[in-house]
Amino acid sequence: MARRATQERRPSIHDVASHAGVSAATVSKVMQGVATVKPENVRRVFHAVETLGYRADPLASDLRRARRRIIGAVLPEFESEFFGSMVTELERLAELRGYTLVAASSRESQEREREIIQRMHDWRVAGVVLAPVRDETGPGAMLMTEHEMTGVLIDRVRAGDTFDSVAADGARASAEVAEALVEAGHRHVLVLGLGERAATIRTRFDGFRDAAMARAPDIRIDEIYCESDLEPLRTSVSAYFDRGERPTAVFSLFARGALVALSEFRRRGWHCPDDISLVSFDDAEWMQVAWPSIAAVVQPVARMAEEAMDILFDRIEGREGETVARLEPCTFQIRESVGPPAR
Amino acid sequence: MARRATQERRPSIHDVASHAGVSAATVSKVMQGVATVKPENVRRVFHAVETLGYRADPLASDLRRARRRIIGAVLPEFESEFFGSMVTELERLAELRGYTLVAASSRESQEREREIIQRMHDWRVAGVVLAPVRDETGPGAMLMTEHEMTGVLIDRVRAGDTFDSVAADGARASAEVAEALVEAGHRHVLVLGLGERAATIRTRFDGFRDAAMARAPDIRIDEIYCESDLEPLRTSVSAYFDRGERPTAVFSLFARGALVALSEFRRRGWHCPDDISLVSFDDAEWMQVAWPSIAAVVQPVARMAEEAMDILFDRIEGREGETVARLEPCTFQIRESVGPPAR
DNA sequence: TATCGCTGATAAACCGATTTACAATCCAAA
DNA sequence: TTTGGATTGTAAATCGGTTTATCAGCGATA
Repeated sequence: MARRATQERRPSIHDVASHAGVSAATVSKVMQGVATVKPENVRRVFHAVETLGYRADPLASDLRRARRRIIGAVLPEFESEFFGSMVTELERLAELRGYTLVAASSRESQEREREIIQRMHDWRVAGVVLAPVRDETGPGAMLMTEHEMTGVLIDRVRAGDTFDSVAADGARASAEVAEALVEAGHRHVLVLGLGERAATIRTRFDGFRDAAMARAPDIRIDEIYCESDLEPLRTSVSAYFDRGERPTAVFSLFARGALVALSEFRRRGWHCPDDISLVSFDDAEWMQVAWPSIAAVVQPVARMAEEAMDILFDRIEGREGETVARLEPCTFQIRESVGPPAR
Repeated sequence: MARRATQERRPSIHDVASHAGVSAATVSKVMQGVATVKPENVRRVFHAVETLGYRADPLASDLRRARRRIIGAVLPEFESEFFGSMVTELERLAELRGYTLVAASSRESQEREREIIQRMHDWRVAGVVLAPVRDETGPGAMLMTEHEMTGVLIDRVRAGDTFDSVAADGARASAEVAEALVEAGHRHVLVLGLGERAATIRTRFDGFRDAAMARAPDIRIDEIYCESDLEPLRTSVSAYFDRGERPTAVFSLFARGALVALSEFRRRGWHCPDDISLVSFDDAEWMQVAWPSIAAVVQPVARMAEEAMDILFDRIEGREGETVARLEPCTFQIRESVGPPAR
């Protein structure tokens, strides 16, 4: 019975107070380590906390402080290695500062992105890390501006002075890819993209095209895009090859596109890289052990997460200053899937 | 100035009340759709809500209700496809019921698992979905019992009457794998596992061994395990082959183990399946297009998430009843990586 | 006209914490 | 002995909502 009763309701700060024979205010002070409490009372409070198993309700305390120790993270998906490790890192960094990360997936939908930002606003989160579905002009970012929420945009952004942002230097890395392919002799490349209008995709493509054209003005670059769902891309790529197009290399602007390319190669019995070369933007664990191993641009996920959180907490803690737009360097990992074009 | 002032503090229910010329209690009733409010006042409240852009603070309201509309999800990691889609599904299902999912990663650490459950308890979440690092005897589950938290265990659990649980039928699926390998003529199999004592790993292994021994009592089964980090596994597997062991097939009890196996095959120039066969428990997107494509056990992620949430909300809404232990069937997807043993 | 019942609105208490303003106590200096 | 200042503790207000108890107003009935 006694046991049951204690479980019915969790002990509150008042229960601790009466158990220790002091006021709730004193308990609050002890919990926060304020020095102006007699050692004797500190002892009694701790003892009461111990026996009752008291733990403060963080939401109740945040309510009074008018400041939630919560960081919201909004990402397009959780299924990929990139965003998976991103959320792991963000969580770690938030906890390091005594905050809790609440992550939500926009599932590549701008409408959902908007709803989630709205929810984060309702929750009065201290700050938001947003990886937009498309870019900094999307509904999520707009809503953040409207509500004057403090937040940092990551990944799918163009540098600008509207938002603090952190992104991988996709242009530079894609230029490296272009240089490598041109160097190897390729003059006809098929580029695959996810979300034709996504900022990352545009940046990567532009970086690739500009560098390629600069080195080989006669190069031919074809483009095929899909929106979130992979099947249409597979169909388009298949149709493309079916009508006799024979690029000597494929550059996928996103990791899963490389899967589509690989499977289309296989369906046709083409060997990579002898018949056709393949490069992927964004590395994945399987690419190292695939046969052949797939050349890929590796993004500095942990570094991006760190930068984003550093900037975010600068703003949360009131440090003003110029809008910052970080661009983190990637590394191009050349692997077996790249060779000279077939003759 | 006016604009600034409105941004300084968000409108509260009292602001709406005074703007509409009614009391806060009335506003609260209108927001909750209670019928005992004069149409005229309903109109005025809605108008005030509109002009002020009022949105209720869900945490403040949860505080008074003594019931948080929050579901906690604790998973060992976010980086894999399995847990990535699991969290996506859980989030969707929680939102469907008007709850918010707060996901946290235990990063394969039992200590962290404990801390996170403690935090969920501090938050007074309505329910928890826990995928334990090891199994239902770990610190997370223990703490849940201690605090009498309502929750469902998923994935890494043995059936029992302590917790409601949902898991894939790993024993049955692994038995199928065993039958297929024995059928193909294999009599020496290397099994790779992650977390030697994890419930899933044990279940899968036992299912495999029992079925294999039943069909081919002379079969030889070797085991190599690692804990969370993949490198030690790679080292052990490499050493195993180096000392001349030549199993004709490898069965990895987890997806990433198949990567390790594949890369070791490649280092040695072994061709799969001509020189050695490979099967993975847990499918991944890349396995379909790998060369050769990798046979794998596909887990019903969406179904598991649904079952878990159904059970969880039954408990949250007070429906008592027998402890349930769901076992969801998997499908064994045979692909090119399985063939007869080399002679 | 007095009473009853019903509708609709509100003041006040409450959830679990923090913070402010003030009071009580004690010691040292005048 | 009184006064002043430093310590230490607490009652009460507060955060943004919900819920309860009460009350005013009004038409119908006796």
